[in-house]
Order: sequence, then structure tokens, then C-alpha cells
Amino acid sequence: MFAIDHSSPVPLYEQVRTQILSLITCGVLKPGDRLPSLRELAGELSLNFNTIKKVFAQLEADGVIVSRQGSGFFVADGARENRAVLARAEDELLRTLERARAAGLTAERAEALLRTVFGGTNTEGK
Amino acid sequence: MFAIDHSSPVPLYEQVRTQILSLITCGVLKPGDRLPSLRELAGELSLNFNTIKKVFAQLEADGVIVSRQGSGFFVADGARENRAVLARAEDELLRTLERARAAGLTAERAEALLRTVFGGTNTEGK
Amino acid sequence: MFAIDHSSPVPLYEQVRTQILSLITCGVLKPGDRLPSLRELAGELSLNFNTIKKVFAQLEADGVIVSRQGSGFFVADGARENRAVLARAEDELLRTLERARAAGLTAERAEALLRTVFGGTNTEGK
Amino acid sequence: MFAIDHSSPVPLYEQVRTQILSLITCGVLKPGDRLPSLRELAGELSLNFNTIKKVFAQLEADGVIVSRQGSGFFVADGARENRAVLARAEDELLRTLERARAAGLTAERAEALLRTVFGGTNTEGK
DNA sequence: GTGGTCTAGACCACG
DNA sequence: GTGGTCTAGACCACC
Repeated sequence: MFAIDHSSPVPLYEQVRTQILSLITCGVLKPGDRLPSLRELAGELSLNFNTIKKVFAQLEADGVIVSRQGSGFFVADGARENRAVLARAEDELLRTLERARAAGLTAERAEALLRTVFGGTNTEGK
Repeated sequence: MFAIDHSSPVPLYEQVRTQILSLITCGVLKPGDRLPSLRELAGELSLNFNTIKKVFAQLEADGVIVSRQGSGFFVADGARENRAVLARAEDELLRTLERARAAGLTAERAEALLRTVFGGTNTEGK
Repeated sequence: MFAIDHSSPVPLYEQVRTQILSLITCGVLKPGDRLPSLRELAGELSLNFNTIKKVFAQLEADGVIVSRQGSGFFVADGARENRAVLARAEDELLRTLERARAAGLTAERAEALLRTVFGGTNTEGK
Repeated sequence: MFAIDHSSPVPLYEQVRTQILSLITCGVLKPGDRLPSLRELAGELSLNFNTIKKVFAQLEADGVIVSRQGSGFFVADGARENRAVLARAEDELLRTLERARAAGLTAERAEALLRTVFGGTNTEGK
């Protein structure tokens, strides 16, 4: 279900957060669905309880999930349509693109990377 | 000459490094040109001396600039063709793209952002 | 009859307890009246049996209701005059007010909110 | 500078957060000012590093302060005018007021509490 | 069982 | 020195 890379420079809690967000935006997790418990997920991923807690706390602050004392975390209503996280992600992408261009990245190479990430839906197929 | 963003998650030394490389790939700085002194640049950018020192040390390790004892740093021959940096920039872009996709970014929107950054010069010539 | 908010930071048992007390202080439930059974109420509110059990246990400890083995819970004599709960509610209000003031809430705005909740019946008669 | 109550039901990080917010809204801490370092504050208050870290992380998420790697935390521009935290505080106050009223709190008593928190600026003095 | 708070201490990256 | 991440484990409140 999750692929955690301990040798990556990306913080573990970022990796988990990204993958949970992905499951929600892809529709695998739907509003109202219950997420695995903190301790459960921590055990499965061999991560610390607090690391998972941090992930869930951030997702809750973003309004993507809600906690219910004693029963668990649940996907929030309208989680998929949540614009706050998308807006932040776009902003970050923009700044990264600008830095990459400054470093000498060409438009062609950038598009190639984009296709890598977004799968086979390339611009030539249309 | 430089735009430093203190609130960015990108390390200051990375921002400076990227922008110096940009000046080289754009041809503003040519092989043999002398770069400003460490203290000069640190003063202009209101950054710590050690931060600039780190930048120059990395650029020298990458073979992009060379130091000459007592006279300063100079752009190395063949600096424009150096690809070490580009690889790192691409890696960062990839990770950011993955996070943005997880947050719900569509391929279309991503392309739009890409065109924004790289100007109207899209690969189809339109 | 009851409005339960799962996303509230207020414990579910507190919400139920508060609303039962409200019904008593408002006179809807009078001394001697029988309350719904534990399982009945738990079913109606879609809450856990234990949650309701805890509510009734506290209300009984506060002297607001009394249990009669085999026949259920009944509103106690003099329940309306019981002040144990009020004290707790006031304490919570105080802490919330302090936090709101720290966040920049002005006295005027606080009064406006107060009037919103308590209707137009302001102390000055206006 | 800070008064921490270990026996209070209010989480320590909430107490610290409230008091820092208070210092900002009162103008003691102004935009651009540097806050004490995490370890410094933790030492002064005899609290754990992580507890303070949590406080600062929340304040940063709220846009009230910004972190600069290696140099510390600083009060953000426009921190005093930040509406997100105020809006959240007002919302919480409203819900607490409603619950208090349901528990039997009178308007007069509520106003008395309000005056307690907001000091001598009572409604009769004007 | 669930989430929530707090401590203690190690280790890394940045300035 | 600074902030940032992660682990380990204790203890509490809620359902």
C-alpha cells in the first residue's frame, strides 16, 4: 500500500502525507472512510507513532481528514475538492520550475519530466 | 542582480548557487571572468560570509569555477557545458511534480504552469 | 431532539450531558420524568452504549437524575437548581475567552458575539 | 515572561501558543522581531524542545511567524492583522457560548465573565 | 481499542 | 549556534 524510502532526502512524514493525499485524490479513499489507526499504520510502515501522528495532524490542519476521539481518523467531506493544498502545491511547483529554468533546464526536458510523472498521457497523443 | 527569498524552503546557498549558474548558462558570465569576492557578494546579498563560501566551494567542486590564491574566483573553461547542477534541479522538479500530482494537480494544469514559466515558446511552436 | 457534532473538540459525552441538562433547566424535562433508556438513546444518537452510560453515571453523581433498578433513570427533585454543571461551563468559557483575546479579539466584538447567542435581550434593555 | 501551569487541563503547547499570540497582538512583538530559539525557550520554561517546536510549527502554519534555517523564528509581516487565527477563535467562542447557554448560563453572568477577561473596560464606564 | 500530550535524546542540515 | 526529523516510551482521556 505504501512505499517508504528511508534513504531519500524527503522526510518520511512527507512521503506518507503525499501517498495518503494521492489515495484521496485518486478516489481510493472516499469522504467518510476511516483511515488505519495511528499505531496500526506506524506498525505496518515500521515508522514511529509520532511520525504518523505528525502526518495526520497536518492533513487535519489542511482540512483533508478529521479526527474523532476514541474512534479514529476519517476522510473529510469535500476532501477531494480541497483547494488549499492544491494551491500550495501549485505555488511550490511554480517556484521550483523557475529555479530549474535558471539552472539551465530547457522547456523540452521539462515537458519530458512532466510526462514521466503524469503517465502515458503525453501531448503528442492528441 | 540576485533575488534571495528568505521565506523559501530552498536553502539560501542553493538559491545563490542556482542564480550564479544561471548567469553562466545565459552567457552573462563567460569563462575567464572574475566573480565578485566572497565578502563583496555576502555584503550585497546581506548573507553570511560562510554561506557564500559554501556556494563557491560547491561550484568549484563541480568544476564550474576555479579559485586563484590571492586573486579570487573565475569562471572555468567549459563551465556552460557542466551538467552536474542540471541533474540536481531535475531531481527536485520530479519530486515536486509527484507531490503536486498527489495533491490533485492535473496534467493540463501542470502544462499551463510550465508554459507560464518558459514563456510562450511551447514545443509545438504555437 | 439532540444535535451531536462529531467534528467538535468537545467530547461526545459532554455534548449529550449538556443537552440533557439544558432540557432540564428549560423545563422540558421535569422532576419525576423518565429519561429514555440507555440503549434507546444510544441508538437514536448513533453513539456507543458506553458513551451514554457514562453520561447518565455523571448526571447521577451530580444529583441531577436518579436510577431505579429495572425501571430506568428519572429526573431528580431539585434538579433545576443544581449548579455543578454551570460551574464547569463557566470555567470553559473563561478559558476560551482568554484564548480569543490572545488571538486579537476585541471586547466590542466579544460582546457582539455574546448578544448573538443570547438573542437581543441585552442587559441595558436595548 | 510566561506563566505555565502544569496542573491545568489546557495542553502546555496551547498555553505557550496563546501567550505568544498575545504578545504579538499586544504589539510587544513586532513583525521582523526574532523570537527566542527553540532550545532557549524550552530551557526557560522548563519544557521539552519538541513541545516548543510544536507551538512554533502551529504558529508558522497559521502564518503568524516564519522560520529561517540556522537563524531562528521571526514574527511575520502582517502578523497582527492575520485574520485566520481570529476567525478560528471567534468560531470557537461562539460554540462555547452556545454550550454554556444550554447548560443554563445567563446573559448577565456571561457579561460578567467577559469583563473579567477584558479587564476594567466594562460597559458601564462609557 | 482509539487519539492526544509530553519527555528524553540522537542525528542531520543550515548559517 | 540555529531549525528539522525521527525514535522510544510513558501517561492521559475518550469510545
